[in-house]
Amino acid sequence: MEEEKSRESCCQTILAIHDVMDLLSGKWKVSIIACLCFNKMRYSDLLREVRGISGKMLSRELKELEANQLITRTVLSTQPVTVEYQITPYGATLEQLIGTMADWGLKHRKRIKNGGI
Amino acid sequence: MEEEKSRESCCQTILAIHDVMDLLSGKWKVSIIACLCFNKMRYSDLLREVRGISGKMLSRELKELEANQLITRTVLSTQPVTVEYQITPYGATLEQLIGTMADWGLKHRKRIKNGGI
DNA sequence: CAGGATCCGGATTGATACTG
DNA sequence: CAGTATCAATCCGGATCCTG
Repeated sequence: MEEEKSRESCCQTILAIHDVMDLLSGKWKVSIIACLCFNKMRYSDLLREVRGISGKMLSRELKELEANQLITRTVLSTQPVTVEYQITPYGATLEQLIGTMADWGLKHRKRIKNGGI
Repeated sequence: MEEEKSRESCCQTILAIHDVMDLLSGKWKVSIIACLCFNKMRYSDLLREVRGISGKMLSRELKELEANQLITRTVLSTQPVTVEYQITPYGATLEQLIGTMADWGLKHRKRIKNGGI
């Protein structure tokens, strides 16, 4: 019975995790969201902040994030046009997850520096 | 100054996140770890639990996880041989992260069911 | 400035068959 | 049972050029 409950919950967990991984799949999505959690940003800002990303990948991943309602895209009628990306309230609910990730990552970096022990 | 601090911390965050994503990259790694957080398991167990994964991918990702010291691999001298995978104490420190992920994923699933609003 | 279109090589992944 | 080998399909991501 206890055994069964554990197995049940394991399945659910795996499905849920798979959803998250699908949503955040791609080399850059989490970094982009993390960036936008700090501030709304323009395309060129992101291109600079998310080091290593190419223009093509940035637009592509932004588009997917927008489709999943995690960010919004606003065209500003400046000359020339600028586009501002902003995290949605829904996207902001990822902040805790990303924070946990960053924490673990920072500890992991230290561990690596200490010889991976 | 406040601005600068924020920018600084943003950079660090992104690097740390990138580390985590690298470590957990691949469609299945997080699911595998989540599984092993519940219980130690044999290869065939994992093949069943992590739905959709192929044998090739399972061995490959297990190998990488082992290389990163997140899990251990133990060959049992049964007939025929069985292999048991188990999470390491270090791997277990990912449990909170994975828990957060699973929580978010479950909420996301509900949201999707409700029409994605 | 923001991003679409195209091309292309390389990496990922799946299916299937095979091994100790 | 726990993998490995091989082939084929697909995806990823960079470079370059082009548009409004």
